[in-house]
Amino acid sequence: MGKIEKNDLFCKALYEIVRSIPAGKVTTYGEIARLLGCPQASRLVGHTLKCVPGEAYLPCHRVVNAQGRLVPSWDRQRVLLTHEGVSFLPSGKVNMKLHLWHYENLEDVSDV
DNA sequence: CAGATGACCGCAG
DNA sequence: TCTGCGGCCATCT
Repeated sequence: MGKIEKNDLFCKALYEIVRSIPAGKVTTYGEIARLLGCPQASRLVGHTLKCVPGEAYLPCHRVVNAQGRLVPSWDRQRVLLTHEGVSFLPSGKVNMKLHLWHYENLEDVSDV
């Protein structure tokens, strides 16, 4: 069960940010944690996403660690990212240089 | 309360 | 590149 309900603020902001991640893009736990105002809560982000139900429509598969490494014990993540057009390095890591996305106000998203 | 664990981060060898 | 160490926060035992 998600006992993180206590940090619903954390969850809520986390939901909003993760939900704002466009397809083909990825972000890191630390970056999200920083946006939440807790640059050290990187672990909490991962711990929270783990607890997030699939019905939340949260593209948590677009969230990777700062090294561009994918989540262990979750091979499906690579498939999902690949399906969205995310490219990987020969090392099995995500090409952060191309897909590293950072939260914006999205006021004028005139891209694509 | 103390110790161990984890979808982490950065640095050093 | 891989491994080890310390640090951060929350949860579990």
